[in-house]
Amino acid sequence: MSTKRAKLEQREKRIVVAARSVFLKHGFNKAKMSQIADTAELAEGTLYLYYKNKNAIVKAVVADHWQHITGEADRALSASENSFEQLQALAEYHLTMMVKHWRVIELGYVLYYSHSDDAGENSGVDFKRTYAALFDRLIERGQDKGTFAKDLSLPFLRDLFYGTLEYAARTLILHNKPEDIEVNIVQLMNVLRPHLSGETTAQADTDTAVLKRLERAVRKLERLR
Amino acid sequence: MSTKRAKLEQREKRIVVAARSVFLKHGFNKAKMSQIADTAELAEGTLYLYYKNKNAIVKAVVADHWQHITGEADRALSASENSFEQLQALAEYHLTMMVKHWRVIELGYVLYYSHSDDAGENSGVDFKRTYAALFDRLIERGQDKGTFAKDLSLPFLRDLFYGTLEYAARTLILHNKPEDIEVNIVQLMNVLRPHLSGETTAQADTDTAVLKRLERAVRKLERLR
DNA sequence: TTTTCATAATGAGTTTAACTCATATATACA
DNA sequence: TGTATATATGAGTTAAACTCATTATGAAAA
Repeated sequence: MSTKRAKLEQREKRIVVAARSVFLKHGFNKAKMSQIADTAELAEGTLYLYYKNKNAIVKAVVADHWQHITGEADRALSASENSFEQLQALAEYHLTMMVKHWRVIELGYVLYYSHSDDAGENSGVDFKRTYAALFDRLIERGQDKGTFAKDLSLPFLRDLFYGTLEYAARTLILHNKPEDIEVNIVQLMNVLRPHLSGETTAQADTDTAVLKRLERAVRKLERLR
Repeated sequence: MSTKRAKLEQREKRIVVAARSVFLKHGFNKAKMSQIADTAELAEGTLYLYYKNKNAIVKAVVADHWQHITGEADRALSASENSFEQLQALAEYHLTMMVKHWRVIELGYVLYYSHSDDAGENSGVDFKRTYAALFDRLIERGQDKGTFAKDLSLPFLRDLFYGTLEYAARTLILHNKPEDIEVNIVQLMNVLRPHLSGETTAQADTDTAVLKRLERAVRKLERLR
């Protein structure tokens, strides 16, 4: 029994591996089912015994990638206990990964934007969920430890974090400057640091406090003359 | 002669209008050339006299949208002279537009991720260029006026700005909460403000140093009476 | 007004590639 | 070894983008 199931899973895996190489080489639209079949050394019809259609195959390829990536990112985090350092490590890992595996990320978007009604169960972005959850957990831990402010909006921060990094990845790829990854990370952290530690409002408070205190003192001095 | 050219342009326009409605209703993949032809009241073959292929038609639809959008955004900016207010207005306009016209934005991505070699001249993201340039100009003006710090990285800021807003738009659409647009804008501005005006950690340090020094001086004066 | 010519429109026909299904082969089990 | 069940095959079907030989249109010449 275990042999049978193992055999099936092995063949599924083989299709996914073949599909990835073909998709990466040609992109979704130009990748032909016949090529995938050839690469996997199977007949074209056999593919349809394992996956409903072409979309289902990319979905498997992309899901596989995000799952792998989640494991790696999790390990990258455990290198430090400090929440800021963890955040920086996640940002660094994420941006590096995006630049390196951009073609796979793209496949995910093709899937997402194809609006295939067959999608049914999951719409094709679910893999990202567990991955994105790493960020949420990190922030919440930081809040529990008192490193991060309590009044942060998690959804907004998540959008800021991943949105910025994705656009940064696109820019880096467009200008072919993978060496600028570090620069981007430093800047992102500079933007986030004061916000996360709640300095902004606190800072504004001290500013007005300084001003009021100064005004009082000056008025007193003027009266004394 | 002007009549002839006008007639051709009018027909191009008619195709684009028909195509937009069909694409918006069904999405790129499920939109059929035959439907577009029907809607435009033309034969299918006629479409190909005006546009090379399906991709060329979406490209026209998307280009049309970004051009329109650029005009509107520019007008939204001219309401204020203050750089921070202009930035906020742009963010607000952009996010509102993204949420409202998400389907058109999506069409742009389908085009972008299709990797059609026929793309030739422009890769399909060029429309965005002039639009994104509004942001660059705004920042540079702010720097000239001394409102914004000089040592900002424009590419990074641009990625942060548009990346965050796009992800925020996705989140708003996903949870169907268009009323949260304002909340997102306020938060983005809170993050950007200190960074743009150059209030780095060093700044915060000097602030508290000033406060302490001032407190000492004032106490001394008060003791003197 | 009629003829001519160039330009534009048409839709039946071609092509391509995803997907199906009747048939063939392998595998497990008695 | 024989039979039943599961798995694999690839020729055949289908759908939709795109082509092209034919037809319509409309402006200028006769």
